[in-house]
Amino acid sequence: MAASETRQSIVAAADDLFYENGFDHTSFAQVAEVVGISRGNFYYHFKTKDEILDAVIEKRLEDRRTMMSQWSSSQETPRQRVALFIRILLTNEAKIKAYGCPIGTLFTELSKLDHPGEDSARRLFDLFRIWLKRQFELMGHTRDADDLGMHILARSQGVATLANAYPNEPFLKNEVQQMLAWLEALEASGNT
Amino acid sequence: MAASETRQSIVAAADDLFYENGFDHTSFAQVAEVVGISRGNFYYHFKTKDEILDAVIEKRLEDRRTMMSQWSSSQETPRQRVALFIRILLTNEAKIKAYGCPIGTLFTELSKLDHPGEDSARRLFDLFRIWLKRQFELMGHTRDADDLGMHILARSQGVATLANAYPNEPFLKNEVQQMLAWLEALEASGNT
DNA sequence: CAGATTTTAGGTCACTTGTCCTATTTCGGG
DNA sequence: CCCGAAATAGGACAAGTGACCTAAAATCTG
Repeated sequence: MAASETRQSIVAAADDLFYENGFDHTSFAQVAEVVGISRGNFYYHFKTKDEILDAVIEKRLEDRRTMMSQWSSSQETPRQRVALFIRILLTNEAKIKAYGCPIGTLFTELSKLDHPGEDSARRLFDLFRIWLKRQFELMGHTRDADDLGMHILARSQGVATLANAYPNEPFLKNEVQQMLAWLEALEASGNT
Repeated sequence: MAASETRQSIVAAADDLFYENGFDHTSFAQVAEVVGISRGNFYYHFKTKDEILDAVIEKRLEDRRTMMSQWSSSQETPRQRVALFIRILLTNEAKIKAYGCPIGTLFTELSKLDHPGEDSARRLFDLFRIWLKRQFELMGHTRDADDLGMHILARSQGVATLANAYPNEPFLKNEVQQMLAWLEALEASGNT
């Protein structure tokens, strides 16, 4: 198989395993087994574990970038786009209840490990933060656009964490509704 | 030294290390070194790593219980007590910015590790959840007391996560103010 | 088809981990 | 003071880890 394809398979498998079991707790052997290659071959594609982490973060950045592009083309108003962001919680409900937020949990882990990849992981937050800020600016909230973005980002994080702790409750759906209501009320009070 | 004192020292050191570096990433050797005892002695007090985890969670539960008792005796109204809960974020601002929420990050990690201690860790959430529910009931929000408790719990979690990601910003203080304002507005709309 | 390059497999290495054992030291009660 | 129990120290062990190496296989190129 071409090297790039194998590489993609590895990154995809590592992405899942890092999400489901954590970065530190995922071993070379596990990833190799999922991909169906030997540990030796693994080293041909990635020399260190940190290299895989970088590749996984890069993939996650790219995936989110394309997702946001689709949002931009499918939805007319910035409010509708922010609503799409909020609704990720519903779109990925099952996985979030099982493993939490892929961005938040990764950052939290790397932060605790004092891992150099912490900065790259923060860029995942930045991606949404800046995008959200832009949407709120377009909604007329130029002054506090960043605060609003951070606010909704934080709410999403908290909902993901507690939905992970209490998966068998309507909590997630309730909170999404509240966030959408908050967004609508915000629209009405726009033009700052 | 008496066994119980050494045991306490071990649990206290493990509590800190689990918080700062994570449970999985903290080794017997590290804890022993902090406490100043040998690895062999360690095994005399705790036979497995899971036993230490249980003891740490038990200690955290106990610490929070006493904290909430003090809140109950120092503050008259339930609203003031909930305000104290919200203000933990400010009280522990430095540690939260450095390591996140000790309860949330522990649960998240154990969840990812598929560790049996996940259930015990959830009881830490339960402790606050039930206490908050009671306060909202006392405020007259009998019908949606649990939802309100979960809401403020989730907000706190989200704020802690993002404060950890962006420690050099006024974000945490801003959000605490917003949560307190939310609480005050809620009081006005009470008597459900 | 033949040779060179890419890709893969499997084994080795040093290190760390949790667990466990045994010998020694410390300490409290008779 | 002395002895038995409590507490400690230090090492041993198997298992798993990331990292690394070399030889074989697969693939591509001329």
